[in-house]
Amino acid sequence: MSNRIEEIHTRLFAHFGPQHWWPGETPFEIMLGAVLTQNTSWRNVSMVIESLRREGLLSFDALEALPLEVLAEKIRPSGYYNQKAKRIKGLFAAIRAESGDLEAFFAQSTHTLREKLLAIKGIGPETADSITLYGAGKPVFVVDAYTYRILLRHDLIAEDAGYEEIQDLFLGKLPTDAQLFNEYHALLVRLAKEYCKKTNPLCDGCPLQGV
DNA sequence: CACCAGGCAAGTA
DNA sequence: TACTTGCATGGT
Repeated sequence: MSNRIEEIHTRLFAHFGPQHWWPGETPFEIMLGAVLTQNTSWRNVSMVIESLRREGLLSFDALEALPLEVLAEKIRPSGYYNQKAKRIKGLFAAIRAESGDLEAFFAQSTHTLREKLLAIKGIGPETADSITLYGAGKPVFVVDAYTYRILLRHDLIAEDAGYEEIQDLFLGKLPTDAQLFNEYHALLVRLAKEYCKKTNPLCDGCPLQGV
């Protein structure tokens, strides 16, 4: 195998198979979920998404029309609800001002889209990249707490490694392919949830033993 | 009861 | 620049 980054993907794919990931049915839903899941379990986010769907509020136009205080109450189970309500409003406003609608906003180049997202208050690197990859379908690699933990355990990064540094590790050693980045990140999440838990540093049964 | 979960920005020195 | 703190819910 030519490098450990590819080796890890090969092993994970052989062990877990394709993940067909990001739990979300539309680009808008994925974008919303990306903000709601900041430092929050997907279980909590899912409660919010499903309740919004039941109420017919799961669309750009519907959520945009809600007053800030009402939006905050609607997303309450996802935690940090006052902060996230403001972030969602800011995101919507930036998209309207920049492109008018979500489809046009997502039609920008990968780099431009990422930069436009990062300029929005409340959208940091992970959220921007999640939206860019899973929402817009463009090839960026998403780095999250799981990615960091797994790479650290396998001594592929330093403890103080920054976001871009970790991202460049993947971008530099893999072909630029949105489908590949999508699956790879999903596989890392799967691995972390099943084997590489914060409280289980020994990683018993981990399919990456010896990599 | 303590700790965790697919972050981010603002405040402090 | 480098570190610390606030934000908040639901599950285990």
